[in-house]
Amino acid sequence: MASTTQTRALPITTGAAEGAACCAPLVRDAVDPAVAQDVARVFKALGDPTRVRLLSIVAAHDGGQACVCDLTEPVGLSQPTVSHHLKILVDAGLLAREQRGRWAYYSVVPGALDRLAQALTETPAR
Amino acid sequence: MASTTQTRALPITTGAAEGAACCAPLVRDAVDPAVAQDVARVFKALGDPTRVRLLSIVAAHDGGQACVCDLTEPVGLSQPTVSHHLKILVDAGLLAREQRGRWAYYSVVPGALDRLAQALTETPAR
DNA sequence: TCCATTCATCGACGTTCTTCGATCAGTGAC
DNA sequence: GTCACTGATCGAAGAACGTCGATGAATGGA
Repeated sequence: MASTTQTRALPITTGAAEGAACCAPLVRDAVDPAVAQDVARVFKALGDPTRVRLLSIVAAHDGGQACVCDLTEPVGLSQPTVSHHLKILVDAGLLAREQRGRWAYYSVVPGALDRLAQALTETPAR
Repeated sequence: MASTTQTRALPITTGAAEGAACCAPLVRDAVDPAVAQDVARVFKALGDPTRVRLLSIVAAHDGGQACVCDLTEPVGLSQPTVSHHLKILVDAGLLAREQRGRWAYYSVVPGALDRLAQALTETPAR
């Protein structure tokens, strides 16, 4: 239910250093399960081609804003389906929704993708 | 079918500038559907909490390598399930697999997360 | 006041995903 | 050669997801 979408770095503290595996020991703590679920929710929102395109189309619009009627045609899906995908992107903290008269304008949340990218690059891949 | 996993930047050329929407015009081309599908496949691989944890646990191991027997206990899932998730991460280009004797060692592909992060940050969010 | 427009929600349908136990292939020790 | 061990593959069961048409709420114009 939380509208946070923190997207912290992957190798966060957990204190689950319960070692003794068969091959190689842990040199640092892995990501906490709760954090993993939080991170995965954002990635899952981007795990659908339609939503990647929607995010891109919104960003490509003038002013960085677009209403639903701008988005149904490019993706070739029905209006309820597009509305459903937009809700998922909003819940993930990637898009912001602003009602203005009869229209609902969607815009990319500033810094949301940067924070996600930071969570990726801060993972020690070595 | 391509085993590439390119993860190029989101706002790639497409030439689909077919304007005339009701609200705001496009100021640049959106992402190509084929590229969106390619990008979404990598994000979908990270869209499961178990796979985020697996990636983190592999990275947290000494030498950046871990075998399957190191991974089943921390995530609390059966060996076939863990092997299934690892295959998805390998297919997404995030993990590399190396057979050494009886053991299969998995390691994070260097630069894979960086490229993914770059694909994110190159999206014009404004 | 009435109607058209915009968009969210609901219920349903088919597909995909996650997980498991069972099984099989490959490796190394005896 | 035989056996134990590691890990991938194979169906199957249940849950989750993507999509649609139908419907409802809210807004603005005639």
